[in-house]
Amino acid sequence: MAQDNSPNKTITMNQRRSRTKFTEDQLKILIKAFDQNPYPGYATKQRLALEINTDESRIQIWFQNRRARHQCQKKSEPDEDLESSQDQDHSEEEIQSREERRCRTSYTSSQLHTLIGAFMNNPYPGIDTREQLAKEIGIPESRVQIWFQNWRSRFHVQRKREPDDQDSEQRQDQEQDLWDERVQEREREMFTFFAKLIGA
Amino acid sequence: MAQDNSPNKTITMNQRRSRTKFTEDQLKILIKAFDQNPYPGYATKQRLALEINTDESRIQIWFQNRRARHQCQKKSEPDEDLESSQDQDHSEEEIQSREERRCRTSYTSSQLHTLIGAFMNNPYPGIDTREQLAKEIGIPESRVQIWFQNWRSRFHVQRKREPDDQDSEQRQDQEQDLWDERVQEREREMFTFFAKLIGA
DNA sequence: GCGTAATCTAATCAACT
DNA sequence: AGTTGATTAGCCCATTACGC
DNA sequence: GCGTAATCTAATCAACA
DNA sequence: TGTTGATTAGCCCATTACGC
Repeated sequence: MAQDNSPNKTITMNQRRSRTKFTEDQLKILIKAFDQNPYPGYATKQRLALEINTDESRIQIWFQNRRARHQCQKKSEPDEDLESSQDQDHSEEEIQSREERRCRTSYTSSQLHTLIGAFMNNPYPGIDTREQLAKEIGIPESRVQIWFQNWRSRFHVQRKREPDDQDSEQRQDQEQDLWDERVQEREREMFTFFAKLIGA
Repeated sequence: MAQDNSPNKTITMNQRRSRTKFTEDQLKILIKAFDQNPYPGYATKQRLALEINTDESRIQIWFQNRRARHQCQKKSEPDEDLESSQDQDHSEEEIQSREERRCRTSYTSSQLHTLIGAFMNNPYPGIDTREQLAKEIGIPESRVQIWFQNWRSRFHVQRKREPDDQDSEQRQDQEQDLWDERVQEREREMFTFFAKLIGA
């Protein structure tokens, strides 16, 4: 993948979070918890985080990856937890009804102001920038990361596709492309507007 | 004349500009100018405005209405301005190559800030509000009016359609409606965003 | 070149006669 | 009710043409 | 109810063994 | 090179659900 060949990176520090290394003991605990319930709620994740001395967001990521990669061999044993298998399984009637999730975070105006400014500057902040922002506004870094994810999704900000000389499959979905073009146009308008507002 | 000495309406001010009444002499001059050239440039309109003691924007409106309503009998005479040899109008009349237009107005950030605030408050300001804004930022009222027109067009702000229970013609253009729906949604997002930015 | 002010048409609104 | 100045939209977002 | 934080999946990237 | 944590998009814009 082509990193953006932006002329001057200056302060980009687009590094990612350093890879977490779990010990055998930690993994044992995680796997056990996973087998009991692959969809732990916030309380459970928090408890696990405390138990193995890491951050709750790492637990979250670990469970996501585990679900994606080891969902095949589940049912090791139905476990006595007869009914709590709450993945969106076969039975439609079995609604999710997951465990309780993390309480919704509320952002103040000034916090949003800071985040928005950073977002306009770079919608893809690296770990350092995120930590910086988190400290600056007094919000856990994991929330900052989630906020950026949501906002990118919300405003359809996407990393620059390289030209992709292979135009073989470009033929279909011309309408889709046209629609995207329109959206992109509006995005540009929006950002121009924002810049002006902030500058004013 | 056009200058309204109307009693102050305090704050309602969704009123429109008071109707201008041209005298016979004024009309004679205007009609003569119109017959010579139904598309006067800024200089000509300014000269006329001075001559009949009114504002250039009223001249503009008068010519627009006249063109729309008396276009039948034009070309009374081709005018001696034979130099219309720009010849871009290879096929049709001399539609192109109008006279020089008004110089483009530049707005400062603070002026834009004021206008934007007013726009968010009400995209359809009446004459009083426009005059107020004009005085506040030191810009002719006619420019303020044009700015609002352009911005409404730009952001697709439309006056609320009354329910229009007659859904007879709703059948066609379903795609169009869908598209509009999407646009409206984005507009709402934008304005929410703006409000937040300003509040922050 | 792009952003956007200026300009235009067709239609409608609305004040005045 | 007709005339005419004022206002508005402009339907994958009116068109044109300048200033920066 | 709406706005939007939280959550999820599938895919990909990338560090490390 | 495989494993696995980290990151990302989510294609008329992922889904869910909770706070205000």
